[in-house]
Amino acid sequence: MARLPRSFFARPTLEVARALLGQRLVRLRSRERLAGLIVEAEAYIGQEDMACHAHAGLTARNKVLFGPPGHAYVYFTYGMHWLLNFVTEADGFPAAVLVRALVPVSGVATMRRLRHDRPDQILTDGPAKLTQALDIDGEFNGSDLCAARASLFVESMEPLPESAVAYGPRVGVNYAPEPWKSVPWNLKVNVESIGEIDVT
DNA sequence: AGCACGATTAACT
DNA sequence: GTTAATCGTGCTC
Repeated sequence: MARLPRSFFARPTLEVARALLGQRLVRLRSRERLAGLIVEAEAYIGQEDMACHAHAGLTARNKVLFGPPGHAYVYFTYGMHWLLNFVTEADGFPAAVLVRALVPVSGVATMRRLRHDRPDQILTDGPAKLTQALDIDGEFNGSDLCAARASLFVESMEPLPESAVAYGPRVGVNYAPEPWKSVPWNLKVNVESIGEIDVT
C-alpha cells in the first residue's frame, strides 16, 4: 500500500484533515507493525487561529509547526500526555492536523499492553490514548512522515464518502476567543459508517 | 524567578 | 458531573 506523499500534506489544512479520515496511520516498532484507521482529526490553522500553538509566534516548542509539511509535530501537555499532529500547508506557514482517534487494525495485542490492558474499546479513542497505544512520544517531534525509512507514516486507503463525515467544534479549546472556539474544524467519521470501513 | 494553565485521561461522587 | 495527576511552556513581575 502506498504511503501518502508530501504533496498530500502541502494543501489547505481543512482539505488535509478531510482526506486523512479513513487513512491508515502506521507505526513500525521493533519490527512490529502497529496501525489504525484515522477516524477523528482536527485542524489548527495559522497564527490568526487563537487555539493554534502558532498564535504567539515562533518558539522553541512550536518550531516544527512553521516547518515543511509532511512532518510530525508531537508535543507534551498536561504534564503527562503526548499529542500527534501532521504539519500541513507550505513551509513557513504554521498549521497542522491533530490526530484525535483511531480504529486499531494491526498490532492490537501490543497496543493493549501499552495501554495497561484497558478495554479494547478505549485503546485509541483519544489523542493521548492513541500516542500511548502506538508508543509515540517527543522522539517523533519533527520526524518526516514521507521519508523512505520513516517508522511513522500514513498509508493511502479509499477516500470516505462525504456522507460519512461529521463536522463539529474543536475539543478542549474553550479558552480561545470566538470565532476560534466554535469553528467546525473537528472532523469525525460517523459511528454508523465505521462498520463499512474496509480494514484490509 | 515565580506562576497559572493546558489541543487529556482516569477515577470518583 | 467533578476533580486529581503532573510538568513544560510562556507570560508577568
